Amino acid sequence: MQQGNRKEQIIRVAAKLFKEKGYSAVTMRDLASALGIKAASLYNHINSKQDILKSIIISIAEEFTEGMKVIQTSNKSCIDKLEQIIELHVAISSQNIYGMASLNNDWMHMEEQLDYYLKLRLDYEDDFRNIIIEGITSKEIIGEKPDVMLFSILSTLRSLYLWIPKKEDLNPKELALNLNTILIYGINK
Amino acid sequence: MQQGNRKEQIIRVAAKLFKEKGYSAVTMRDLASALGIKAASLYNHINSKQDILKSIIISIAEEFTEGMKVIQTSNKSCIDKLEQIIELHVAISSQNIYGMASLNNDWMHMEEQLDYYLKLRLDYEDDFRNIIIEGITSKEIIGEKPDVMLFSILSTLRSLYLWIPKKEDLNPKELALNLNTILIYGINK
DNA sequence: AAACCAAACTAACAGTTGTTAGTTTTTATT
DNA sequence: AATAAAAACTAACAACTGTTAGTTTGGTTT
Repeated sequence: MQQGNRKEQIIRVAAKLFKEKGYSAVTMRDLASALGIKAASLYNHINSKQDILKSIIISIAEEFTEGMKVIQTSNKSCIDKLEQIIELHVAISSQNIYGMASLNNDWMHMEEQLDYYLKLRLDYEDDFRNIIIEGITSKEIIGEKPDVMLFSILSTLRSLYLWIPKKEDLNPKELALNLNTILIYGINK
Repeated sequence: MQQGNRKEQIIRVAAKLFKEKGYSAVTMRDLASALGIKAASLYNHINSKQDILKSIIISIAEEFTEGMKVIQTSNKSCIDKLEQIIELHVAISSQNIYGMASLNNDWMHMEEQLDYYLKLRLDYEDDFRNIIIEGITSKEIIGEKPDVMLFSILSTLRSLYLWIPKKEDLNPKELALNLNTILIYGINK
């Protein structure tokens, strides 16, 4: 056990498998054999397959929620807040590549905690949208389509987990800076 | 049968279910009951579950490939080519909301045709990247990170299927125009 | 009326699923 | 060395999986 207890290790390996095949296609026997044990042994550490998924998704979703609250209450310009949001996504995605896949693709397989997750996500999007609207109102930002802006920026940020692994020598700070330039200032000369 | 034959109807309904739960979580009994028949009856029309997935994904992937070839060989500026790519994604995504979900999330469950799909996708990304690089070279586009630009724009375009359904009164032409403004020119004042 | 055929059905298969119960082995503590 | 606790094991379960075989239904053509 390199770090953390066995339960955390199981969740980490599960997240990796979930990213490769999706939650439904990963069996408890797959997970066990990736850990070098039998499926039944998993249940000494975890309650259920669903519980693993819940742990992965909820912990990341709450990280985003907490990050957004800090950004929201900071007295910065809207452009600066957007930059902070980009940094938040880069930071969380870099440190949780596998978990981000479940967050994006497997959330619908949670059962008890589904409503809670959906509320966190909706609130996050609302906070994000309000920052954009505020920026338009104060004329920091141009354009009259906050929803399209939100969709565009958030789509890019939510896909980070797919691209970060391909760039091995990646400096998160630098990536955040590059993304900030492209997302805020565009690519036109 | 409202339109098309039964096989096409089965594939259409399957795509819808795949979008909601993912390929692996949809059983042939789920699909059958969505069509008001028994699972065994499906096999009068289709060969296998995997074959349904293949039909959904390959047809859309080939649409993108063909669209890219047309754009590539047109004698337009790079900025205009990018605009055409955006229009291509909006058009295909609007007309195939459910299939786009499988294309994005379930491609790894294809078996025989997986390599073919991966080649189409890689070629598409290469063509896209070359258009961006060409634009940088000819100084139509600013910025020295074509990969980050490609990632950012393509992430947005690949997520369209998630957002289009939320906007009922959506004019594809208008959406393409808005996206073009935001993706090319950014949001900064 | 007879024959035909597409498309539904029932029944079943062999394999896989998440999970439990009970047992043995390993590790840590006294 | 003895004991307690943690973590592995085997065996099995009931339900579900994609799919096949063989049969029945209902509409269309001869």
